[in-house]
Amino acid sequence: MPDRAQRADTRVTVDLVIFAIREARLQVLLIRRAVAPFEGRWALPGGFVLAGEGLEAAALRELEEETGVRQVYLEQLYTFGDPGRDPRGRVVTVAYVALIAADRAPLEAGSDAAAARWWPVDDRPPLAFDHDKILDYAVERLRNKLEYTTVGFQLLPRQFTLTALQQVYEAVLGRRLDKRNFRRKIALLGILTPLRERRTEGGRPARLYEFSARRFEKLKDKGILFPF
Amino acid sequence: MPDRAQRADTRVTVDLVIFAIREARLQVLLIRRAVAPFEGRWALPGGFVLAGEGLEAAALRELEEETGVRQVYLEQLYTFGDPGRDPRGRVVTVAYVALIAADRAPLEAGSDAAAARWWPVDDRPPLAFDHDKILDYAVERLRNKLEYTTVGFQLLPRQFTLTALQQVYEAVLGRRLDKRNFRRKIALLGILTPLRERRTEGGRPARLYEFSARRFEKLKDKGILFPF
DNA sequence: AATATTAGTGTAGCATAGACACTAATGCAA
DNA sequence: TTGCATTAGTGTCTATGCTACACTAATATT
Repeated sequence: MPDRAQRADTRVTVDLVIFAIREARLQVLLIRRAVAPFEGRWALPGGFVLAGEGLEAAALRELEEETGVRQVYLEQLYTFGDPGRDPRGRVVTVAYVALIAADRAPLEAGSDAAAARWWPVDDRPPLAFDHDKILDYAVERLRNKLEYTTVGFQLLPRQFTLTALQQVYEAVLGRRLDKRNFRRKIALLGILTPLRERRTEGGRPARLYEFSARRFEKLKDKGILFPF
Repeated sequence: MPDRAQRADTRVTVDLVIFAIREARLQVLLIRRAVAPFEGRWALPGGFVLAGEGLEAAALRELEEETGVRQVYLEQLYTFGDPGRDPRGRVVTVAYVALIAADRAPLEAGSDAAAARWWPVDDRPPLAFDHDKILDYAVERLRNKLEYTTVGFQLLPRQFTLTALQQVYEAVLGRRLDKRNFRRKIALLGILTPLRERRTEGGRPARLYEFSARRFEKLKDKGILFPF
C-alpha cells in the first residue's frame, strides 16, 4: 500500500487535437499561449477537468468553447503524465482527438480573446509542453483508423462528391491514391447513398453522395466491423 | 477559463490487466478486495500514482509488487474517469495491459497478504468498480493487436514450439486456427529462428524456435510495420 | 467551335487467405 | 517387438482483394 504522504493529488486536464481538412490539407487548431509557461508559444487547446465532470464531457466543453461546434466525432487518444511535463507541477492530461467537417470548421477560429488559428500539421510551429508528441501520435492514430474504419466521413459535410472524399484520404495519408481503385473500394462497401443532385466545380458536374449510417450498422451487425 | 474553485484536484490511479496463457486459456490476474468499498469482490490490481512518479513507472511498480516479474510487455489501454466510478470520490484511473510469458507467471500469484489468483477471462467472477468494462476492453484490444502486431510472442517463453505459438493465438482469439495456414503465415514473416533443440511432449518431438527481434526490426525499417 | 477542367469507367496480373488430409517420429502398453 | 496412441510436420487449389494503368464524358470559358 502506498503511503498516504506520498500519494499526491494531481491536476487533470484534457487536451484536444482538433483536425479538419482545409485547402486539401490536414490542419489542426492551435492557440497561442498568452501566459507563462511557454508564453507566446502555440499549443493544443485544453483545460482543467472540473469537479464532478467526466473526461469526455470536459473535452466536449473545451471543444465547444474553442470552436462553437457540437456533435462532432471525439475519441480518447492517450494519457500523458510524465512528471515534469508541466513546469507548474504535476499535471496529467488526457488527450482527445476531434474531427470537424470542413463546412463546420470556423474560418479563422473565434476563441475567447486568445489567438487561435488552423495550421497544416506538416507545416506548423513548435508547440508548448509535450504537445508535439501528442500531435504526432494523433496523426499516426488518425492515419491508421482511416484505413479500417469510416472516420474519414467525419471530415466531410453530409453531402459530398467522391473526389472530395478521396481528397480527405489523400490529405490524411499524405499520398496520392488511384482514382479508379479508390472508387471501386468505396462502392464495394455499399455504405454510400447516391443522390440526385450534382455539384459542378469547374468541369463536369459531380454526383453527390451521403454516408449511410444505416447500411453501415447492418454491416457491423454481420460482423464486418471495419470495412476499410 | 475554468474557475479555480471548480477545478478539483483528483486522485490518479493505475489499474493493471495482467494476462497470461495458462492451461491453454487466456487468464487474468485478479485480487480479492479486503476493504470497502466492494469488500470481498474481485478486482484488477492497481494503486495510486505516487508524487513524482510517471504513469508507466507506477504501472511497472504495481506489476512487480503483484507478480514479482520485470521486463514485461506493458501498454497503456485507456483512461477511465467517470465521476462516480469510485464511491470514495473522484478517482481517475489509467488502465494498462501487461502480458506475461507462461513460464514467468507465478503459479498461484503471491501477492502481499491479499488473496490473488488467475481467472480465465471468459469464466470469471463479477468485478468491483468499472473493472468489468476495463477488462472487456483489454481483451478486445489484445485480440485486435494480435492480428497486426507481434505481441503474441510476449505470452511465450523465449523458446517455444509452433504448436505452443498457435495455442496462444487460439486462446486469445477464442477460435481454432488451421495448422498449415498458421505455420505458412508465420514462416512467411521470417521472424522466427529455428533452433537445433527439440522438445518432446507425448508424441513426435517438436522443433523449438526463438523470436528474432533483429529480423523484426529490419522489417519495421522497411516500412512493414505490422506484419501480422 | 475549340479548349480547359473535372467526372467517371474496366481489366489483367499478383499476392494473400482459407479450405482441406495425409505421413513422420516418438512413448507406452500389450 | 509390435502395434497403438499422440503430437509434428507438410502442399495445392480456389477465391478474394490490391495494384497498375488510359481513355471518354460533361460542363464552363474563350
